Amino acid sequence: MTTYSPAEAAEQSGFSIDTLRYYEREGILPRIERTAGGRRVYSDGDLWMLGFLRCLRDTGMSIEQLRRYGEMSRDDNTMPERVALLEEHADSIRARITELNAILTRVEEKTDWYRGELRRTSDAAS
Amino acid sequence: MTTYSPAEAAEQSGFSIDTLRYYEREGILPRIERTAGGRRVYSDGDLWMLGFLRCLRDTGMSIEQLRRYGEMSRDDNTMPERVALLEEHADSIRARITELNAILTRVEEKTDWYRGELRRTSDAAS
DNA sequence: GTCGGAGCTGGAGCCTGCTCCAGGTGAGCT
DNA sequence: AGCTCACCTGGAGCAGGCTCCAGCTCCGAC
Repeated sequence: MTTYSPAEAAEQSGFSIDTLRYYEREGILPRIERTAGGRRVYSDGDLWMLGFLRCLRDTGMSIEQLRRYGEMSRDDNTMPERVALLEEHADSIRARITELNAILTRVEEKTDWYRGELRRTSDAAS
Repeated sequence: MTTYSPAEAAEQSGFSIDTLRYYEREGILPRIERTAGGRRVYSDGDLWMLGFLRCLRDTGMSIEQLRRYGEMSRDDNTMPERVALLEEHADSIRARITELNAILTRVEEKTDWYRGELRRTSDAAS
């Protein structure tokens, strides 16, 4: 079972070392294993969790919710709650995609309108 | 031509009154017309702009970029730049949608996995 | 004419989510 | 033994984007 230094964990997860420590302090991550000398040693499981947390974070889940999810992940009896939380989050992602598509259309329309204006004014000039 | 009080402009645009003032100070909005007594009077054009700014803001455009867009909007010669800015922004929206879809799939997979686990454990218990 | 509510200004404050020290320790090389 | 360098802790600081406040003014209704 592979292990990872803080630098490797940061590299692979895309979080900074400081952020990893911050997440641990906040209870988003469990207490990470340490060497005899006190250095953190991340496991494959930790890296997996980090990968998933990154997905959640990148889709706008707040630190507070991340903390709830992290805490629940340490208790096997909370799977139904975790499912509920993830479903709610999936809904919010879907809603966001819908919203982005609507706005994208509007931005494209505006851009087209600008282009029309530009054509008009250059035609008038010629 | 209809005009709007600050409260109405806020209501219709979805920005707070404080935010409207802040945007004006930042140069995102033009200097808004005033009554003799110094109160702001928003025009239809202002409301239109606000609606579009809301789209840009809601799709993650920074205040700094909003300011650039706002400034350009006061100079007719900047249409090509505005088109460029909006196209770049449209690209970022498209990229974001792609990213969200990918993550959504992953979240759904995870949820399905949890559900599988839950079924397994409840089966084992029975 | 006075009362109450909406608005004005300039500036301070706040929340989120990191990010950056200072001062000290563990560990592999030479 | 001595270097170097990644890491440790606790706590301060920061950037973005508002949000709130004090103290004052305007103005429509009564």
